[in-house]
Amino acid sequence: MSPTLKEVARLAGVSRSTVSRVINNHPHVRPQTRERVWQAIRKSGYQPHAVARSLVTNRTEIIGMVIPEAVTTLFTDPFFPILLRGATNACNAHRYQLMLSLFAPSADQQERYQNLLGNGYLDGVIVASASLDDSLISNLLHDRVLFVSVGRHPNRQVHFVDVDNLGGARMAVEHLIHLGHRRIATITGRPDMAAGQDRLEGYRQAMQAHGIPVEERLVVEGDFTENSGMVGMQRLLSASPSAVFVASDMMAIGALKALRQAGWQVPQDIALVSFDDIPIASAIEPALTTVRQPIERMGSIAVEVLLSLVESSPEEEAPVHRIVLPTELVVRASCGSP
Amino acid sequence: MSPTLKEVARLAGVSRSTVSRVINNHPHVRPQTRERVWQAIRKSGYQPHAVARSLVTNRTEIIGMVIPEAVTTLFTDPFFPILLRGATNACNAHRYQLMLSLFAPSADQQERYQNLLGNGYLDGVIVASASLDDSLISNLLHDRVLFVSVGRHPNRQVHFVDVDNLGGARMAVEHLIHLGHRRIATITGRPDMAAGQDRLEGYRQAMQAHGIPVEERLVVEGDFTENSGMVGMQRLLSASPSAVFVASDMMAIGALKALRQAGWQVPQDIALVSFDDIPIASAIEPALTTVRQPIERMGSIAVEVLLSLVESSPEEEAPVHRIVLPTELVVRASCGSP
DNA sequence: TTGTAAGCGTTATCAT
DNA sequence: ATGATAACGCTTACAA
Repeated sequence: MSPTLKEVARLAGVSRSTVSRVINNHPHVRPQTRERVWQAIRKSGYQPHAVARSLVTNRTEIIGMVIPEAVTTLFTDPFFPILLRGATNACNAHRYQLMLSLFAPSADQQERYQNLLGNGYLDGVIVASASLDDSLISNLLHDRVLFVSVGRHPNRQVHFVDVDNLGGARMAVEHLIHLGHRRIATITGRPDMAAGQDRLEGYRQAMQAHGIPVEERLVVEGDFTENSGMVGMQRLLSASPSAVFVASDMMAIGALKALRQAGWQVPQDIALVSFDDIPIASAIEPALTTVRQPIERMGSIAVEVLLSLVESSPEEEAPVHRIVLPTELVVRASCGSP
Repeated sequence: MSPTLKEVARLAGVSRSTVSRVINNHPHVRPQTRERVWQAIRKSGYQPHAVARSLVTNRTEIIGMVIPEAVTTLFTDPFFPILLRGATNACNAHRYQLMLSLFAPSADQQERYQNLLGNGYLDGVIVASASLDDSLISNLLHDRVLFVSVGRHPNRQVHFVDVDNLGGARMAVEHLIHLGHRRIATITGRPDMAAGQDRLEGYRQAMQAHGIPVEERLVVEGDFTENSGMVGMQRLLSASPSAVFVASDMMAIGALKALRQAGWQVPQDIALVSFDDIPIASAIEPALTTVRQPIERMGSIAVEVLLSLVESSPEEEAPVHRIVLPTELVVRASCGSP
């Protein structure tokens, strides 16, 4: 077995407390002793046992990333990988570890929830893209678990990091309007998610701001997946819009497929603008005009906020963080800009 | 604070040991007592404290997924997300947790390695797509950490799960040969990774088996990224191959971009076959003919193997697992099959 | 400045 | 079948 404090103490000819002090950089240790202890540590290859330490400090330096499993299909969407990268980077910088949990709103959800959150292994949790009516958030609030949501949440006690979905969508649609389009359709995201709602609202606001009435058959519902984009576009064809705001790049890829099958050219016959700017958006033909959101930053900021909560004193009622990052329109070929 | 064993014991009028026995389903507890204890547990909302338990059992029921950071760019490639999904699903099924670590071969690598593996938080580790000359694997072996590699490793002590990269590549190239091609080029994967080497070897074997000499300027090196596919294709143009075996779908997407820019039509002017069958492969134009590998299964099998190691008795020298899953050619438009 | 000892919440051994 | 009690490896008063 690996050496313990006791071993090191023996080697250095001091007590365990002194070794502990050295390791935790406490003051009040004579430099000489400190040095002897370090030598013993190096010599023995001692490593503090994190589990034992956690038992007394009540901190594990592990945070969880919870992804509602309903959303698991979206793993084909680079959103999560990129978010994850941002989060792990921030964790690394703070020497925290990241535990990943896919969560199903299923039979054993309750048990897994208890198991994960109640067992004392996590100092806090990042909740990614929960459905707005997911009970997860209210459970976390009720159980006083420290957490940060990626994506806004209406409850005023919830700390969150989000991007300006509404503004981004409005910007995208206004771009189409400025290009002269008026029959502008939209394929929405999941209506139970904040991003889905906000992007739709951005569409409506842009239309309204320019006095263009929204024809309801120009609004079809998607769920962020490629397939829903294809199906949505097929349903839209008969309404013959001249442009479409698609609420995600993956759905835009599906929409392109439907358009090709129908023999429509993009952007000649119909203009497309979407949302996300995932890496593939610039690689396909035609390259997508899309709203770029800083996914990786959202991941790292979520972690930073969470750690600030974790490391603040227990009940010093910190202000609620509600952070909204800006988005940016990236103009490429699919919208037919000159 | 949440209730402890002591509380429950008091409530049920028994000792802590008895409560512990009930929780861990030990026999030799009178049904009557057992029932009383359960009532006390439910009443108090008691949850075992995993950290305390781990301290004595020496098991955390957490495993790590280590991804060498060099490979982090590949996060834009759906390979890792899908692998991750397979792994987390298997973990869920066994009530284990998954800890994610991106690992840089950088200045602090040594420290982070120590920190992660030495601190007693992990029962075992999955190593994903390590470079063959990464010191990580030898470190793990040296430190007797239980681990399973995703992707083969030459060391005979290493447990691994891989797919039949060689056979898949050979199949792909033979398909091109059967279509009548002889000037077949290849854009390789990273030569320091098993998948890169094996797919190249499969290409060579197929060519040789059909008596077609390999012209070395028809072999250009890539690194699995879309950009390297684009650059590789550009370099290949002057050699005017009639077909290309591209070692990954993401690179094929880059290659398509280069071909479009050069005004070549796929598959009319040049045929393309690639590897992976990531979701986007079927969504783009032209749909990619590609070798499908069971990524998600690889992830879950890796976990299953690891857990079997974790749960086997300490030194019962288990046989080394070297699992190779089959691949399958998915014929679509890009190869020009009739 | 350093050591002693209590405790963190479990499991496991040994009595009873 | 149940209860004391000693670990597990660490941190942290408190004493010296």
